[in-house]
Amino acid sequence: MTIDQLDARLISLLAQEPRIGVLECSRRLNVARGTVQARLDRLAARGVIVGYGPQIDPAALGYDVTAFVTLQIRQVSGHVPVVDRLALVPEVLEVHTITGGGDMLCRVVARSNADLQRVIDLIVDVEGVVRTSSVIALDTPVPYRTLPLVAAAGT
Amino acid sequence: MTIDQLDARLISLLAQEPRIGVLECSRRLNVARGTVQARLDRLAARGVIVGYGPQIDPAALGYDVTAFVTLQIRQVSGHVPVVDRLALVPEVLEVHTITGGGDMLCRVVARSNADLQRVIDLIVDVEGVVRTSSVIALDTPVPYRTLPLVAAAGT
DNA sequence: GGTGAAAGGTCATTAAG
DNA sequence: CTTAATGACCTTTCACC
Repeated sequence: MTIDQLDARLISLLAQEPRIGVLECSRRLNVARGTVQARLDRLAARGVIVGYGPQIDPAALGYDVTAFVTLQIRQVSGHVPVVDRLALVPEVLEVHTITGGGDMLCRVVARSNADLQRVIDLIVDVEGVVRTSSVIALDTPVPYRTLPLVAAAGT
Repeated sequence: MTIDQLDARLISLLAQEPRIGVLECSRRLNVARGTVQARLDRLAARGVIVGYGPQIDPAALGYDVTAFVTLQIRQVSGHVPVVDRLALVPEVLEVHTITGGGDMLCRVVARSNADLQRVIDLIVDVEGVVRTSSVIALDTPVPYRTLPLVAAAGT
């Protein structure tokens, strides 16, 4: 149920230089090309590697403002219809159901603070949303990363 | 400072089928191969496309628990040394400085609820961290996504 | 291991802003 | 006039059988 060092090194290598192919990986890691292929297939089959899609920076698209919005929802209605409506808003990048005082936590982006108000209004207008509470991310000193985790898991 | 429809379609295409190459993209979009390459280079140069690295699912590595930890830090010490220490913890996937009652928001993962306690203890032990407040993500009905945003930006 | 197929680069031409 | 797109050619490299 875990990965070994070779898997971890393979993932790290691909993360640092995604453009290289299987053959180049095998050379860098001093293993046979078939081994690399088999490892990648196995990692993909186990769901460890979800995909290789292009990673987009919302800030480069003009969405400079990131905020975390905690929602309280009307319990009777259930959370599914709320999620469906939230998913229709492009600026909502992810939604979690959470423990604690709130019921859901959304990561949202916007083009400015004024634009954030518009996005939050969209969220508040969702049927079943009772209240929202937002915090704005001023800076992101540690951007999302998984490599250290991969390295730790491969130990 | 934005992208056009061709950029958006190109990104969407690559996101849906990352394994296809530049030539295949040009065929699907009915444009010349050089155009696709130029667009991709431009998107990468502008920072819109950060990379093509493998996307890792922490849950598949055994890290089933995700939590958001809000930190209050001792203001006199500044946040930089705190960030440096937090970055050393593999389970800390991202760190933001935020507005509101807290000072920082961290996304962390752990192997179990008991393991989460261990990770939180690591965070509390960081010099300058005064208090933490955690919420656990029970479910993630909308996983992190940027495609709708790209589509909206390309309009 | 061999082979067909792309990637990546450059170029001249053409179109459009 | 500047920027972008196109189709062509070439060489290296890889993926697949």
